[in-house]
Amino acid sequence: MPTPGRRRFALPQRAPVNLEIDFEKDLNGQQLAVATCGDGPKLVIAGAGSGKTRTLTYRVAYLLQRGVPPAGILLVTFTNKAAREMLGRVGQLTRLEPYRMWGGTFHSVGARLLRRHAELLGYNENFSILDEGDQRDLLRLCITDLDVSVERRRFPSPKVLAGLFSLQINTRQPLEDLLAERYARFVDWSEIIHEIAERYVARKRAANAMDYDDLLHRWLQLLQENDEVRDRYREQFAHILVDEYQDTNIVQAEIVEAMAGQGQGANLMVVGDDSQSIYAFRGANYDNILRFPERNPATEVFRLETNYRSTPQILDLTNASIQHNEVKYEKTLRAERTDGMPPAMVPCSYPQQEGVFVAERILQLRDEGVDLDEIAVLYRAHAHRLSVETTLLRYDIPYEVRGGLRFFEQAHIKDVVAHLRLLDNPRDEVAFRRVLLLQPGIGNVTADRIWKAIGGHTVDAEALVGALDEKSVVDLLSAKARPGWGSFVGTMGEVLAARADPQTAILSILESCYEDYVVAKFDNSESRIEDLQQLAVFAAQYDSLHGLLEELLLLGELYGRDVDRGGRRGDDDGDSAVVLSTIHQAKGLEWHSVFIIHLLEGFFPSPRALDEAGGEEEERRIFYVAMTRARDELYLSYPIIRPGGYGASVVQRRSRFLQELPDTSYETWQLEEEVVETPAVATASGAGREADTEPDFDPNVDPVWDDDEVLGEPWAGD
DNA sequence: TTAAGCTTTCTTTTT
DNA sequence: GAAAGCTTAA
Repeated sequence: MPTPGRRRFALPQRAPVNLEIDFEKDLNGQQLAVATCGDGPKLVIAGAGSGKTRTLTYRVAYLLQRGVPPAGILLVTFTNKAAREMLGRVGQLTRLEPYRMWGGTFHSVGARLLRRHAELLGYNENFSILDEGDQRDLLRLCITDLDVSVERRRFPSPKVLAGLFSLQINTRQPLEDLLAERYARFVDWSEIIHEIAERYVARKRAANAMDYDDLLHRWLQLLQENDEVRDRYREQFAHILVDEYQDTNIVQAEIVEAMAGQGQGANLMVVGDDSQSIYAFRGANYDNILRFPERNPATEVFRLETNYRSTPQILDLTNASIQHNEVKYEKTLRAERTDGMPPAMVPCSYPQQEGVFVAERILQLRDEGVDLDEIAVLYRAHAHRLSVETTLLRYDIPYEVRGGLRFFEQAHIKDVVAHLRLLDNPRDEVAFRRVLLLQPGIGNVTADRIWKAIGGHTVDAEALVGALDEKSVVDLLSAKARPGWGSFVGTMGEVLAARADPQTAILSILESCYEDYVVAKFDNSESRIEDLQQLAVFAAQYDSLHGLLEELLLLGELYGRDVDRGGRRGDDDGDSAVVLSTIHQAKGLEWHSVFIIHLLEGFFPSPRALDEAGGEEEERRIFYVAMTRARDELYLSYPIIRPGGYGASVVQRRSRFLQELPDTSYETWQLEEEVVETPAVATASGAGREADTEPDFDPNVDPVWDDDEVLGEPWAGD
């Protein structure tokens, strides 16, 4: 009997024949022009709430309909969530599985590409990705290595160095310039800093690891140094679409330009709103969007100027605010919706009162039928949320905090994941040391000795675990360190055995040593162990360590949600909860009602940002982003007295961004404190509420202050 | 050499 | 008001 041979069966990528999409009906004139435009570079200036996502989705559908294969489209968005959402919507619209499309953040697309071609850059395809914590750990090693002289008191911390190196890459500024401009106090250290930078790069390479910045600039390097690779992707990606272009940096701009090629054939469509550019601090370059037409000569510019989101009242206010910025594309956002209520300006006397106002108003809104999911409280910096958070807790209003420590960045998660990482990439020095230091009796010195003896040589997990067993290592150890070493070797053996099943792998780490460690080290050990069990459950959907790691580091929108969830879970509200979020994290989202709190001079704009060129304008854009999240109701509040840093209270002026608004564009709400016998809401915690939580504050003092009267007035402690 | 305890330094925003 | 880093004791 002849042995069966091979048969090739081609799966052609057919263009969908008839999608039955009525572009003209579904889109307005401006949107339609974008969705159906021809080839060449395009810049789309899309105002807030102008249906940008919708337009992009239809653009992709249009391309597919025109016969562009899914694999020929690259869609780069700011978050993975946005990418998934858009691909999902394209799928619905076209009734096709757009899974062959490439979509994601710059970092995730970069990682995917770099893994394919890692060897061209001297890496292995299983390179580790270092987050900021890992980056700091590695930098610290480089610093100790150099044995920086005794007067190291003023030497920049790993965190500062990381920021410096990151800016160096993302803004293309030489170290000297950056040092002179922003870190003048470290100029004397310039030489050593250079050396640390070199060592850091070398050590990353030795560890087969890339940090977030590497994913961008090595990607660009790959395209620049390998014409074949570049041409291959130029050919593959006939259309490149970039969302949120206002937040890209120089490296990212060059990447898309290199991928797209130059001139007429370069089908590069970038979409963004210059007024929403809020990431300059990490190297985003406002010029990318302003100068796109210059860099790409044949550019056609489109505008989306009809706002479908907000009431005319909110829009007037936001337009009035952004009007104070000089550098921008001129555009006029027209309101589509009918009249609503004027935005509210709410002066509060002290932070707790601001919290009470927000909470009381939220309860009213809920009574009016607004779902808690439709309400958000936004703030400039994370710390500003506290007064509101405590009040919501007290009022028993369910809320969800967005941001803060990401799930993955919590120490206990990183500890466990470091085990997996080490097996995925045995050269990963950061992971190796991290895991070793968990063991009792093993500290920096011993870890160092072990790493020098056996670290970094093996490329493959079995070989690594094999090497651990060698007698020569045990001889290096003090008696004190031996039990810890034994435990480490045992754990790694178990994890190796279970590596095809990440869930089992994680559980075995917990059982064999980490659970004990958590109990001994953290006082909130229960909740941490719970987290880890959740991680194990989450890991069950992956069949390789590698897949899980990639998800955690690059795709993870995973935050410690359940952990951060405060208040009682709503009974009748289901899981509905008010969102507390920084403005940056609220980008791209919208709510029925939005509270922007802590609008104080000295906080918003952030004083640090004001030192930078263009800082005030960037801060105003942040304010603009915050206000434009609101569909129907917008509340701008601020406490006039805030607790000073170390005990004393200070009187503060309201933010300049509020002062500059025309007073016809908002309504001022004057808070009056009433003495109420029964709490407005009957809740479990309500009884104790009045008694122990109201601060010492003279109720006879008029809570509404006039700015000029109080400016500069000292306020002695509380 | 480790680990606890004490001091010091922050706090802008995050893929 | 916390986390990181340094000092000191075991």
